Amino acid sequence: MTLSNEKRVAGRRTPENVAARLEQLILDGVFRPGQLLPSERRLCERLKVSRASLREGLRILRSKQIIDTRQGHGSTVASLLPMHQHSPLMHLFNDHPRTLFDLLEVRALLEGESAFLAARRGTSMDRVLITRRYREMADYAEQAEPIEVERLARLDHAFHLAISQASHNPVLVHTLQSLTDLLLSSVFASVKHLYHREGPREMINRQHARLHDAVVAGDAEQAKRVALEHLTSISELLRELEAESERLERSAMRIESW
Amino acid sequence: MTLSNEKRVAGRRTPENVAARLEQLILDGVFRPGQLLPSERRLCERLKVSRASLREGLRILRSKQIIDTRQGHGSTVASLLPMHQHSPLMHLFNDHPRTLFDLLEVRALLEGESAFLAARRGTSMDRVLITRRYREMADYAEQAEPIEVERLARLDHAFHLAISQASHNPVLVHTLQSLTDLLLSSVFASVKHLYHREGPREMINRQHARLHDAVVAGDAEQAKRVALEHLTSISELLRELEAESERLERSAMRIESW
DNA sequence: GACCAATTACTGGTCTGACCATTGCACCAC
DNA sequence: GTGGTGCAATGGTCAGACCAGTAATTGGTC
Repeated sequence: MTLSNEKRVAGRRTPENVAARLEQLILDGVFRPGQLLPSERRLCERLKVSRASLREGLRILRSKQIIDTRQGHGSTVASLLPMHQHSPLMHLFNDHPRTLFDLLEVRALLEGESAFLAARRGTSMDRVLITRRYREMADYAEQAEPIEVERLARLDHAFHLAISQASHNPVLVHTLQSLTDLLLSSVFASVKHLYHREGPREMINRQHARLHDAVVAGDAEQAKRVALEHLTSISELLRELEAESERLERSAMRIESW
Repeated sequence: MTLSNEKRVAGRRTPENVAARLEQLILDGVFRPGQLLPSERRLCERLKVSRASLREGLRILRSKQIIDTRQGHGSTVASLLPMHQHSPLMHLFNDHPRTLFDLLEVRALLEGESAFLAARRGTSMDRVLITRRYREMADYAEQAEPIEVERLARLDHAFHLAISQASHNPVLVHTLQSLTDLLLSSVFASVKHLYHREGPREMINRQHARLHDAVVAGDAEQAKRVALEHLTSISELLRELEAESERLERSAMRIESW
């Protein structure tokens, strides 16, 4: 009795589970984009589920735009698979890594405006918060080794968030937030490398200091300029990193081809 | 028209239709937020549809986060009605209409950059497409009355989309797209009013013409300037509209209070 | 009266098997 | 070859049954 109570995922026969299993099969490449899925009746047998439940499961996938269904024809796997339904952009990063720099371009624009508005509209309370976040980050960065990269990244993010919030434009805050999430989820590994090296880290620290000073001093133009420089240099650093890893890959291939 | 629409809609017995009818009932206030819906069996009778179809309809509403369902309990109307679930920002518009202008502020920024990049990076093919979209829109706007506002809005959107695509930055295109969707879903009614009036429409037309010319001529700075002006004046027009409707509401309240 | 367990009458969740509507293809007459 | 025509497969809908949770009611116990 106690054993049979275990919820074995493969055994549960709920539409959500049906959708999850089919999605996994698609991700595993069993069903490929553009391909026609087996008929509903066949899927019923294969997944050991009634047609009603199966159909509700298919409806879930349809609402996620993972499949496309036509009466009398069947269900086909959508050609553009949204890896994360949160970001229909995600697939771009798989196809074209160049998109990363497009993202940084847009982010620089928003980050610049955010710093500009923060310097111009920020209240004294905003400034106090920004300074607090800055000190938390700077103190941690200056402490003795070893530095936990994850923690530093969180503090960094909190600092930039405080600035954007001081812009008093919720839409700007939200848009910036989504782009940052997207960035971190796609290239967190690269960002980690950035923090790991002494040179880039110090440059970033200096830029943060200047950004903080400009915003708190209320110098909007200067704040925007520094923010843009900041993003530009991050972009350049990532570009160098990319070139470097390509060199490594090529040499690895040379070794493998022996 | 309303009657024939209702009859046509009420006759079809598809899950999409079930969802649409229930959604309308909720919007009409027949079922209020927080309230428990009638049981599935009762809804079947009332909507003249099988339970299977009804359940698929409910699943649609559930995926849109319009209702919340618990086994053995029932389905309750969600307390925060997301008019469009696409954006977690939507609730802001209900609470603080000021957010609309924050949105326009961000959009102006992106639209400006988009025009700038389009003028700088656009290929000859891009320019042809932009001109084509512009002509479609302008031709329609100049034709004899009556103008279908919905159609004009679509052409307008297509024109701006073509420009953003010429920026060759997919992230920019996507971000701009989401913000535009958000804008249209929140204040489409207002935008309609904008198009309905002769004065604003002509101003918008002139700005579109200048924007088109600047982008096609490759004058990046000018393109950005015109795009910013464009968004600024739209913002001002909406602000006037808002003030006007407030005056109307106040006078309506005076009448009601008699 | 206050508390707690069992009962019961709901609710949504799933299953079955049937029929309807559309599609696409093989077949056939021209 | 071309254009119908029929058929088989597909998704879409239906009806009725049973399973599984929920919560109010009941009835007993202290």
